[in-house]
Amino acid sequence: MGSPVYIQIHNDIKKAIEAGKWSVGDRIPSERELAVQFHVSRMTLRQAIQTLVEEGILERFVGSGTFVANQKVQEKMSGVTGFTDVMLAQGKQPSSKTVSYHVMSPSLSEAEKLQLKDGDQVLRMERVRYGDDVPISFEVATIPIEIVDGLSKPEVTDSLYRTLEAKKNLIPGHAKQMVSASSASERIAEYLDIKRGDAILRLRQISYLQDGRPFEYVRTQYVGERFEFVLEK
Amino acid sequence: MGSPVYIQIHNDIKKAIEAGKWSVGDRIPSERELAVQFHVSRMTLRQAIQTLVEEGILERFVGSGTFVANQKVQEKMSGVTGFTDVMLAQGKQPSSKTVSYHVMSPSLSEAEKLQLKDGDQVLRMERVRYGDDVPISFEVATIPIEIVDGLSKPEVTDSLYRTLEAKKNLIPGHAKQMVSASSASERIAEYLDIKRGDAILRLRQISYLQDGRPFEYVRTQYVGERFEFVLEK
DNA sequence: CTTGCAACATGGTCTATACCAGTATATAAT
DNA sequence: ATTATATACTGGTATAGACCATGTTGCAAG
Repeated sequence: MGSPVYIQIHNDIKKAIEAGKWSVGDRIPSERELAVQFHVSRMTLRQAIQTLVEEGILERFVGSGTFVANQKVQEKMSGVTGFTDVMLAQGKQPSSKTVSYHVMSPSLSEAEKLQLKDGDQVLRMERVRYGDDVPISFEVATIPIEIVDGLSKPEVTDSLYRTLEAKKNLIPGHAKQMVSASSASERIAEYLDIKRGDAILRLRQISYLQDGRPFEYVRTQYVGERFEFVLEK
Repeated sequence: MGSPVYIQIHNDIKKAIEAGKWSVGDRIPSERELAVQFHVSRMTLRQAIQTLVEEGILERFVGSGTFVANQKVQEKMSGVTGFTDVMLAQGKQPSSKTVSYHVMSPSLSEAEKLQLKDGDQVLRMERVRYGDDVPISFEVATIPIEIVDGLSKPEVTDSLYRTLEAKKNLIPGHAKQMVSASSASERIAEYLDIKRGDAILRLRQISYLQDGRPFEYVRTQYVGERFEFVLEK
């Protein structure tokens, strides 16, 4: 009802893709064409596309066009980050849903954290993690594209650390974590089945290889009421 | 050189903040004003602001303005250090107010965490901690009475760790920490100068001596917006 | 056939303007 | 002094155009 036009267009395009109007890899009409179809200005339509790009549903390439990106859901998750172990130790069944999974240009923040050069691409994936089917956390993981080059999607989502060591001889060294607390945004609240403003435990982690190169930047938002972080030092 | 104008403005504003032109909490000029100052359109300037918001450097509020976001106090949890050292390392003036300080019988939870025998007494103190006179945390510390036996109140409240080592040759070994997030209660909100329901980072820590005996149980509630843990592992 | 190049299409950036929905503040009424 | 109310200001959204660098494509020259 009161939502902005570009959100409505966002939803329209999303539904059209889900309905099979365009398949993975297809090029959708140009921004100028779509702007005419939806009776909006090109800038407004770009905002709609932008949100879909951020969700990983679309990919944009200058000069070529906008394409439907690889998406869809996954099962199970890696145990290396500790999530699975933590859940199992508490007698809970861990699971996860991959919300998005695609290659894109990094944000300024990501480029800085991962020490990327201009033009470097990254793989960004968003996941919701569950314990006994109750949403526990929402995480955004960003990995330089050359790290996961040649790996399949299951290899990346299910057991990244094991695969990196086995296939590329890349061994994780240290990690830097930043923990803070904040409130849930509307979008995150929906994913985690909580109310907007509810307490969120935020964890940002930069993982480095043994040679000191950063290879993963993960931002996790845990439901405050359902999660506790235990450290021994 | 080749970077877009809004990236250049992004960097200009970032540097200005780092140079102290605006401090945390300050309102920066409105988008319309800045657009004039930088000789760009408001839409272009908005893109620059947008990137800074995504980095967490700025916050926007409709009707109010754009503000320099709270750069959180970072606690490096590499060693068992006290609040004072952490604040000094961040260049902030630490201070604290002791709300209560009593010898009493422990709660069940405290007795369990501190492995107390029946009838053992504890010293329990509640403190509000400040950095540059801004409330950072509210903490409840519980210590077995025999640990602090013979120590003066300032020795306990001001520099417990140093005093224990100097006077009793008790050296902290490891610690177990549990981190979670919740919302501020009415009472805590008042102490910390925030609103009820605001995000709280909860830390429960059990500190052990080198011989394995627990000697301190601390429950701390940090203001989510003003505090961040940093872990290196 | 291949090569080189020009024309075109595409997303990226930018302008100048407009209106809206919240917020803050000064002002008027009580 | 307190409470409404009007007004100015803020960021959020939207428009209609423009130019750019890059990618694609078709056509001409070899």
